Amino acid sequence: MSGNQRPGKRSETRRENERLILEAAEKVFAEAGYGGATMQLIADMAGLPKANLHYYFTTKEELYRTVVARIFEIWLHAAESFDNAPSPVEGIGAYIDAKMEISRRHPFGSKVWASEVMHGAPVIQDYLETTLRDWTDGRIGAIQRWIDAGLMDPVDPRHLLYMLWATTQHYADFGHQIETLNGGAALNAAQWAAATENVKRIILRGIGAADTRPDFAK
Amino acid sequence: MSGNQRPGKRSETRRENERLILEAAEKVFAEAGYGGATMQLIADMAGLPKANLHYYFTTKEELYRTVVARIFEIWLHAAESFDNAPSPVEGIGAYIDAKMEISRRHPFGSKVWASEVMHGAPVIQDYLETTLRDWTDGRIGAIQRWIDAGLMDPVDPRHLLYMLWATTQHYADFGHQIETLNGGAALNAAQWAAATENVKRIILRGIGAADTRPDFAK
DNA sequence: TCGTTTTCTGACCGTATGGTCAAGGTTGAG
DNA sequence: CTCAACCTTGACCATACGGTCAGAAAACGA
Repeated sequence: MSGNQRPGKRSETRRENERLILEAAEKVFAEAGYGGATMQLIADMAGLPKANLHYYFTTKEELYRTVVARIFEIWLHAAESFDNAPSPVEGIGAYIDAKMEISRRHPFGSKVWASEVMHGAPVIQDYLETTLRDWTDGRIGAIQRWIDAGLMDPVDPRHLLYMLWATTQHYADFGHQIETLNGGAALNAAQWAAATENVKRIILRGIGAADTRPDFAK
Repeated sequence: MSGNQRPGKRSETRRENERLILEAAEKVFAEAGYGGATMQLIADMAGLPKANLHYYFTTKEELYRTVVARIFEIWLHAAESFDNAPSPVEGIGAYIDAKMEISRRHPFGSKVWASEVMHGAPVIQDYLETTLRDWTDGRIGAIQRWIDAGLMDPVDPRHLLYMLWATTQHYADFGHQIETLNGGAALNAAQWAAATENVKRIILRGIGAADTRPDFAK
């Protein structure tokens, strides 16, 4: 028991401070954009002096890259919901659930990602061309197999994926607009559930994958 | 006939330069964000000296406000497609057509709008609370009437609108990602048409508004 | 306690940016 | 031609920003 299995005060401090900084940075980058964000603002939000940020992250760009990489990890994790599903209802349904949950729990991350892509993906272009492309191709194959098996209509799998991304991420990226149209209040739990159900219902029915009962049976 | 019906060289110069500046500004704001955009960059892109920009637009913020206002005008115009439609297929179909066309022809404007909303709408909050809210409420009423008339399924009209916005604007805002997944090339005319058809098909079928023939009749 | 490593931070620096200004150029009416 | 209104622009300024650094402070092992 003599080994220091505990992280030790040293590295624990580092971990904790990096967490503080990354959390603050994610928020500031999301709300002000890369160009509008300042190290001072991030430092204030993290409750640390500016020079301390440069101790943990040499440059603003390195800090930004780390933030974006973290977001991509979350995205990849959600993407797994798609796998090993026997049918579109399960696979796409679970994927919508997962992505709506991310929009709800990580709105800042979603905005940073959107901003990054909108500005031409200067930092994560390689991710797009490798990981994202591979994942997309794989999912297109899975959807095509569902189509071939008659489990859903012959829609273009690629555009279906875009639709899934668009609809779910919209609730994070345009959250402010949605809040405003909701009387200035954030969506509550019931409203989030309703939103998720609506997305699932329209898309699954739209691709002919919903339950096959005709309307009058509902 | 003695009146100077022609704009005159004076105001024509003004109009032309303002157009040049606004066009360049829209592009730069879209690609770099408000914070990342510089007056120098906009000036270079417009082919004018920086000081000239400040002659026509006193501050960067005023220039930005003007850009955003112009985009909102375009948006409002497209919104008219919704009106006077007898059924969801015509109304929503035309709206999707119009919004997809905007995404194609004004991708920079769409990105500026997205960026503005993502950052909390510091400039157009009043638009959101007045014009947009009124328009939304009106459309919700129209959709509800279609539902009551049995022309479509009883989906939540509000979330349906969000879905329409999300799916169409996605093709502009995330155009870079789509291009990358398209092998690095922009969508061609056929691909744009396919995208539009897919969106219309899935959504209209998803809300039970597509033609009522059963699958086997297709 | 001592020496080493890691963490912290105020003060500082070079640069880029938004914005100003004064002087000069251009245009069109009378 | 003359004059006033409008347009153009290089040079300039104050500020804010990303980044640096020296040295203090804290943590740790021996």
